Amino acid sequence: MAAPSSEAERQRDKERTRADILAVATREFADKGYTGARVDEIAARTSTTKRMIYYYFGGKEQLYIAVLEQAYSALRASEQRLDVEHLDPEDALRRLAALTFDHHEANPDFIRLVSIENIHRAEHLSQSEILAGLADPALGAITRILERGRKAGLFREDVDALDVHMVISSFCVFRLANRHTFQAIFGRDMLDPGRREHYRAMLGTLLIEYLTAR
Amino acid sequence: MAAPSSEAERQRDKERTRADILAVATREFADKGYTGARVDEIAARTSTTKRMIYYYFGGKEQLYIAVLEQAYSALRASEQRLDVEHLDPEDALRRLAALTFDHHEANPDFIRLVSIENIHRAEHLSQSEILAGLADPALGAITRILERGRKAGLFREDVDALDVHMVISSFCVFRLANRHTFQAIFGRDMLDPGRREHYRAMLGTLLIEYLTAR
DNA sequence: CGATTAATGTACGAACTAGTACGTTCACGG
DNA sequence: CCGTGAACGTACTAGTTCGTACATTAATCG
Repeated sequence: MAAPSSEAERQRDKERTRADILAVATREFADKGYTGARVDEIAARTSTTKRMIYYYFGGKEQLYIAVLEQAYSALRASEQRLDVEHLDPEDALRRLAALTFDHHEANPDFIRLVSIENIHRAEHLSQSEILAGLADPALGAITRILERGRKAGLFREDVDALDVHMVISSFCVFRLANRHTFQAIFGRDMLDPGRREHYRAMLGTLLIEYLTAR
Repeated sequence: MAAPSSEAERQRDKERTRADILAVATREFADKGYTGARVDEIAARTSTTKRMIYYYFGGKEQLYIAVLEQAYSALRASEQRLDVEHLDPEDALRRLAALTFDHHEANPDFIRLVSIENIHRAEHLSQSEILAGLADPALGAITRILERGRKAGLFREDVDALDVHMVISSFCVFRLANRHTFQAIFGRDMLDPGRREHYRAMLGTLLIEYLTAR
């Protein structure tokens, strides 16, 4: 039994402990918000103790920043895999919008973290050296699609990639982020599976009709 | 000096004290969130004491619910004043979208309260007997515009008033609610006065092009 | 004008919460 | 196989925060 180094039976594992804390913290922060989250609660749901949170991360705020960094990095990684360059501009945009739609729906915790961070005026996000100013891969894709569409004389000229990204994001984010008050007031669940396809297609058409308007 | 009843020189004034607390609480909750808001802080900025918060509202949670009720009521009152029935369907919708756009921009605190309430899964909003299920006047207006537009053969049939309301809201809400992370990541301030008219017009065109698509 | 009640102010407590001092155990190199 | 430092656990503290007991003052009505 020389070196169990990278094996699973290790009892002390820096990486494992860190990852465990981070995963639990992500759920707690997304669930309760930054102020509402409890360090003791995170520790309790971890297989380790509160001492380790301070040992590895330094404090509640730094742990929260680490959670944000990991969440954004995961999103970027997933976006980098989207491949729409081979499609014609219209289909490419429809595809990209649908993928964003799916991605948001599959990651409600991320949306909640973004909402929470906005309530705090992005003061933690701005502190992160990793994230501040790190460009979004989706934006590059939109830029290239718009360029191709304009060259082909299909798309209007008075909108840039960020504008398009904003329309897509607002639609997808609103559907998840404001679901609860919307449901409470209008009685409609925007996440109802029966209406999913309607909304998914609607976003694509909304964009295309706007961009290709006479 | 018989009865100074409804005069301003009164020292003890139920209405005045209540309204004062509510106004200060609105700012504190919108600023810090429900969990982040401090009852002592609200009391300190009031012209009265913490004792009065408990005397008039009962507790932190009930005060927060009262804040929500007042904020929503103010919105409804303002929406009820919008008059677009005399315009043709296209102009009416453009007008309504622009007014919603303006209204959101003018009430950032309300947007923040809604975001905060959604983080809490609308658990407080649902508790309010006044608000739960109270319909939005804007929705009635949209319903009538769509009806007229369809009768005139202008608008598509596969969208209802709530869908349209959702597109308008998501655009206007996102611009304010997600301003900070958007700014931190993309470096663009969605509230920049120089881009205001662009966005305002964009929303109207987005809706019309979609609704009038061939 | 005296008494009753509504409205207000002060001081305090019990529970919670982020963070830490201090002690312990395990892995690994020599 | 032993010493050293990294990884981990326990118990505690200082400060905060919601809520309340108790005292007090102003309005109102008979």
